Amino acid sequence: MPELPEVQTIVSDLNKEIKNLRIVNLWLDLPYSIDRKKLIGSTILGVRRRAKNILIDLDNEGILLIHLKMTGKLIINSKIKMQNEKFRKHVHLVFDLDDGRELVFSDVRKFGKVILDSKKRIEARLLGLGPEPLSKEFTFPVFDLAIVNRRRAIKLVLLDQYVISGIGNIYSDDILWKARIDPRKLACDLSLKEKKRIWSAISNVLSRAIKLRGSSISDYRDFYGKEGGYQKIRLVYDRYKEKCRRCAAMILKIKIGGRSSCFCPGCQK
DNA sequence: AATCGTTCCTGATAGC
DNA sequence: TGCTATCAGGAACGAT
Repeated sequence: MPELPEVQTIVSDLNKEIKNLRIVNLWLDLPYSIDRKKLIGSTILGVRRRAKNILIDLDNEGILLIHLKMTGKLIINSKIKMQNEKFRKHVHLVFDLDDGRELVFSDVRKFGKVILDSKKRIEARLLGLGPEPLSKEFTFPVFDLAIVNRRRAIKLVLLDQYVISGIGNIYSDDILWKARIDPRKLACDLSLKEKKRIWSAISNVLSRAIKLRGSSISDYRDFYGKEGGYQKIRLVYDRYKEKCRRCAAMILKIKIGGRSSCFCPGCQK
């Protein structure tokens, strides 16, 4: 499930690989909101990330917004990949580029979103999103203000893109383990010290994950089809019934607001 | 205004 | 072995 580190990895590689290329054709088999006439012939100026959205800036004042949701993948075409029947089955979009390669979007569960719209309208859609946790603007007071008085489990607050952007289920679990906080604890009940621990765990965990090119726990793959490395060193996510890396208690899995949540009952208070 | 539950979809796997 | 039920997940949406 692509979260900030996975999306950032893909965006960095897209910038290396497809910048300044022209889109010369489009194939799709799901009703994505893309006007062919506006897309074909446009040139890619660059690729950015906002929250978990991939934004491809085009030279015609348009932006292609791609949200991978759970199983969306963006892959640069390789003949080997496309000959693989299992992979081809879930390909729903193919952008032909003017260097002869193809930018391929596949999505097993079909939750992914791909929209072409004007710069103005795409940016308007993204307006309410919370601050970027790895930006300079994400100081402790900014974080504190975003979560203060919220009568919700801190786990759910961290997952809310309109509070802080980019964190999903894997990294919210790991952040709270690192900060030694029970995920069920209400945000409004956290002490200043606890909030500071969470704030510093956010940048620590996310930047470590970016260095390792994300987590391939279920089916995330990068732009080249390769796995990330964070899953090997993950702190608590999906370690249900295993021993805590810190206190050796058994990791529990519970539901919080419909989300599965792994934590250590021994050292997360 | 903030929070909660439901929904979309498919493949993997747990349980019988 | 083979079937069915459950689970996984982000975020839009409607209800409270």
